[in-house]
Amino acid sequence: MPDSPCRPVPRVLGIAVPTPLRRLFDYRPCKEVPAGGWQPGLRVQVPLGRREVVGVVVECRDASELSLSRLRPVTSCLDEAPLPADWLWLCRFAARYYQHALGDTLHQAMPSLLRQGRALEARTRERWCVTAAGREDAPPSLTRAPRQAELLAMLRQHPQGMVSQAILAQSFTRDQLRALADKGLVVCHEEALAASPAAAGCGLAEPALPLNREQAVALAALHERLDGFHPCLLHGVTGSGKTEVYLQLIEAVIGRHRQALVLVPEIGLTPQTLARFRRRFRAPVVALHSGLSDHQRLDAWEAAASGRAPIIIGTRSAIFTPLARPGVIIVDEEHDGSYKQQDGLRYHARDLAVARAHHHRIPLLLGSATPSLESLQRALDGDYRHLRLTRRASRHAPARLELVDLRGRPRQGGLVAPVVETLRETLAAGHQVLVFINRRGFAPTLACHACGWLAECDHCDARMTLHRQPPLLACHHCDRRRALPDACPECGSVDLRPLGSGTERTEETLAALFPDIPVHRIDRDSTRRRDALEQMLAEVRRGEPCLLVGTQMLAKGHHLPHVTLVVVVNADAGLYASDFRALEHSAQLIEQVAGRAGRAAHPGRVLVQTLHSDDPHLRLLAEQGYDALAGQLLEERRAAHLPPFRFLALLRLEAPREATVVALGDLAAEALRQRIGERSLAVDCLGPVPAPMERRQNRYHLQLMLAADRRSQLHEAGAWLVAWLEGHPEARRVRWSLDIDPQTLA
DNA sequence: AGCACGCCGACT
DNA sequence: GTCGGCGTGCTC
Repeated sequence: MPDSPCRPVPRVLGIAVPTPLRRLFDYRPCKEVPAGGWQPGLRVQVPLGRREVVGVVVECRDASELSLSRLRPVTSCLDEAPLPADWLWLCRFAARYYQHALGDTLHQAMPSLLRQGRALEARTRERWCVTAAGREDAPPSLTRAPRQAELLAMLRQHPQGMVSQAILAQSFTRDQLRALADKGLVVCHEEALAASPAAAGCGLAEPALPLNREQAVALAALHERLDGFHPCLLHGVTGSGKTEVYLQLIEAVIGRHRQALVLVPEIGLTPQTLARFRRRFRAPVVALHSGLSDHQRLDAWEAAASGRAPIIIGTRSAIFTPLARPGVIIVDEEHDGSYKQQDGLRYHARDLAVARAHHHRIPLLLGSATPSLESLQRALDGDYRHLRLTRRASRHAPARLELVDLRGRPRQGGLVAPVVETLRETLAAGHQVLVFINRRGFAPTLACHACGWLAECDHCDARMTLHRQPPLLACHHCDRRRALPDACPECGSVDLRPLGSGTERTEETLAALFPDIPVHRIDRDSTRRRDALEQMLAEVRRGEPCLLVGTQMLAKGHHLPHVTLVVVVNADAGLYASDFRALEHSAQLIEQVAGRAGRAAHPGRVLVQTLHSDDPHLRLLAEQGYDALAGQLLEERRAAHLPPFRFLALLRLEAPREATVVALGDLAAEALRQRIGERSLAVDCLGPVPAPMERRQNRYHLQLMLAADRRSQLHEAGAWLVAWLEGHPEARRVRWSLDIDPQTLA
């Protein structure tokens, strides 16, 4: 791979272009040579077919498989300096590991403005100040422009001026600014963003919290190993103060003028989390989340790449942020499913974090109260240092789970009478209650009591969920919605009844049972509006008795100090599912919700309703906790030859017609098995079998599973399969993707 | 993925 | 007679 030694002007440039094709395209360099010579990482504009696209130079060579005369020249080079080498390395690693097209990988890993060919220069920003004329009061020209008058008034409060971003955040517009500038009342200066990270200062703004013995031991262990690749699992029960360990580790890292990259789950990057980081450090904290504009995203990227930003915190995709001076990578709640991208480049941010930390030779900290079995096994094997935090900050031991048998008992809104009674007592004592139910909507489906008809989606093999606000039937697997039928479409009976309970129904039942107590429902539907969740949580934190009803949105991360009772409405979802990870995920979720109970002054109780109160896994979780269950599950995985003791790749196939998918699936499996035989690979090929929900959005889904003890052999088989599919004409009518280390088999 | 070319149905 | 449906094929 002729990578670094680029002769002054190579004859051929191997360029990754944005297409799903898994190969480079060769071009000839253009006349103008970039300042630093041709190098990998330079963005170029190139002709591709009949259009012009932005590609990235990956190889500089003197020969091509095609004759040089057939190569088209690069149109222009877009960069003076190549994009960061660590970023390019990570993208190449990810493309290879996940068997994805490099062009596509690079494309999705760069900010959209870079994708569009915009320059990555030191960014500037606009600062608006009031002029001498603007300081005089009430210019008559503004009497009919109230917003401009307000804007002027606001700017008068800021003698040092305000940056555009802050002004626009107050819902003023650029037009209003421009109008004031035209009247000579305000003026705009371009200013360079601070060039040096040292300027920001790296001291603590808010003092560090005192550490307990375990935290201190963990932190000391981390401090000893700030140089070199040192992966570490910080395995600490909820409330044991993992975040404080992160913060003090980061302090040490930025004290050495290095950068910290912190990954958090999708719902973990709450304003509170961010505020806690920002309060602690005087250094700027750059947050990468879905709410950023293209400009802000590019700014953040540049700030990280230049080293201007010492602390970068973000969700899954933030793993692709370049770092000038990498010092540590922290993955909070490392077991969380949101780290796995479920389409396109199906990467796992935690796994890329491991690869990246290894490449940079820096420490890696994986934190969780409920570690994934993958990470736990590596800690047990000694590949990761295993640091434990067993003590909670509050003096109360973690609440034990109390199993409540659902069998033969009537339920209201999903809850049995003894649970309702405990709820009543808790509220009477002035505390808050959290009711966890992992189903949004009013009821999982609508049923006809006369003939047994169930409301099913026309496009999926799934029942439609009954909603009340607004009243309709919705399929949670596609976008389909239907009006509520007045009568059964099969038999005409009007005896249609909701079957089971979702968050809306439980909310309704609780509101009826406890008319004087506010009930807050927290799920995707109730928090669709921006800030709705934060407003609701702020209300809850005031501490008045209330009922919280919610899905896993409530289970993760939020600090709810006044909740002393947690109710899990139904623990059975993961117990007998076909997906081998269902039990692990279910246990993690229950343990996470249980962790919401009793974090402050009062001890907590956790009631877990189940139809299977004698299920051995559930009992183990209830009686001995997550770690004991995880140990047991690891033994079962080992016996069953499943991850983390074996490696998997899943080929997913889908097409509108079942016959098309099945035909290709059979062909691919046959071809692959033959290849496995020829190469004597120890790879099992299972299937093809229909996916768990065969029909989704009116498309048929099929899958082929590859399993191997050795990654290299799995990789070889996968690479061959992908190449076979790319070259096979039948495959063009089927959408397919290879999922390396699939997290779910659905 | 885009984007063309290409060959068959309902509209001005 | 054209606009347009998506099948097939290619992109250095």
